[in-house]
Amino acid sequence: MMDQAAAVPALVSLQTQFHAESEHAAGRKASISREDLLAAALKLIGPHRSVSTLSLREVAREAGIAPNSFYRQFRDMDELAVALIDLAGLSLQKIIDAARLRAATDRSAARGAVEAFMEQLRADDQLLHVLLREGTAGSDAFKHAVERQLNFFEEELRISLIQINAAQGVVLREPALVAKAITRLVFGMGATAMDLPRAKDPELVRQLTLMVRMIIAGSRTLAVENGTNAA
Amino acid sequence: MMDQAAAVPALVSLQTQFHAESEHAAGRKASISREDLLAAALKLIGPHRSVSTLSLREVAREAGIAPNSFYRQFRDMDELAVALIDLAGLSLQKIIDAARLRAATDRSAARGAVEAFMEQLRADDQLLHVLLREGTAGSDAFKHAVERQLNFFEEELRISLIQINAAQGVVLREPALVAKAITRLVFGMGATAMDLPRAKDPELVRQLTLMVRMIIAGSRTLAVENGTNAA
DNA sequence: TGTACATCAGTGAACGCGCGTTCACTGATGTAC
DNA sequence: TGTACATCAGTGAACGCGCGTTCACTGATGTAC
Repeated sequence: MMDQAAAVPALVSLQTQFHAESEHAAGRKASISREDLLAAALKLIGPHRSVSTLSLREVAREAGIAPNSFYRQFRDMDELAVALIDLAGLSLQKIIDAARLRAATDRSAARGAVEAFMEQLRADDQLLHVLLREGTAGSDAFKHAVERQLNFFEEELRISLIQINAAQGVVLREPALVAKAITRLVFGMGATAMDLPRAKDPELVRQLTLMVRMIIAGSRTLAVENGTNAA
Repeated sequence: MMDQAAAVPALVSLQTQFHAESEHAAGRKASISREDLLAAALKLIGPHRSVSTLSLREVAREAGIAPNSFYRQFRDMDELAVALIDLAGLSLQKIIDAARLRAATDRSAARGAVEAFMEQLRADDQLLHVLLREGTAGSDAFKHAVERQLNFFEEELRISLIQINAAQGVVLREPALVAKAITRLVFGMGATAMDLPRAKDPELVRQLTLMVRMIIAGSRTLAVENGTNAA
């Protein structure tokens, strides 16, 4: 948990906030918490609703509070959206942890990672949906929050890629690029996969695993020509 | 133009609509056209605005017509959004045409295709933005329209991949999967690239080209083990 | 060619609604003595 | 322990606004004769 915190400043600040809040609550009981509002927003997000289409009043209604009580927790919906994205980072951390655990035992690290991803995608919390459902629209703060999470995932993936390849005696060229390609591909595929029936999950895992393997295998093949012949 | 029309039913129907309309207009002059409204909507789309956040009144205002005149052209904003997506298919067709043209002469088909993509991304018409800016939210009709365009692009890419590989004496395994991986990756990267300064375009082209090459190279390497060892 | 008529694209006014935000408030909770 | 007080999380009412949608209309255009 410590290296997780170290790796993701956003999560740290979020968790710190939560911690400070519960300490505060210990002395003063707050019947409305930020988490209540975040949970209410999550409940409202579905196949046809993204965070940016939620209204402040809708979220307040879902949370069972007066509209203006919302302001005790967040400046506006945009701030809630950013908090939600940061929270979704926890889901990414779970994927990473699960993938690393499986990489140690499974035959295929790629398949284990893809399965871990799909499991989070199908998790009850819907947290991953928040990251995938939105487009590239919204406030700068929101876009930066999304970008921060993607970069965090990429970085963790890059580290794992280097470790796995080193263990196999291979030096990976441009691991950052490989990590970025895999991340964007998996998230892009995941965005459309959200709306598919779960019956198709196995086929999706097969496809994604193969795609990820292609990228990794390709990065090894191209390693030599890369350095000099990129242009 | 004929095979383009044959490949994209959506575009055909759109073009047919336009054709029928201009014939009608020849006898009756319509001072407001669907194109005017589509153009107005495109003007309003920017870094912080996606189609789904536009209001009917905003579009009407931008087009210089009364709000209710909107209904003469579209049932609602959702129908306009679908028309806009179909229109964006023209941008995809341009990418495909340009990429095929370059593939015949350039050293690297991958690089040529990526450059063609970036040029459309930076084109004045902003058409490609419509496809990339949206998330996976919106009405079913809208999501299906987006999916239709992505599938069209994948299919064209698949055909080109087979041709290019055949010319090099290689048989590509799972070309549909390769096409899908490249499509989702490029569109995912493009979605974040939209907001980057153009100065970074060359670096982005380099990265994307390399990523695409990795996928293709990887697909050749993995071709043997695929068939039997997928699970 | 000229005139009377039908069509229908585009309009202006109006509606009810949900929105974000504000204000002064209330009443439960914790603190000081 | 008991009481008076300060704090402040949560409230109810109200605001002005932009929205989608409706209605009856108008006036330019094309057609019939």
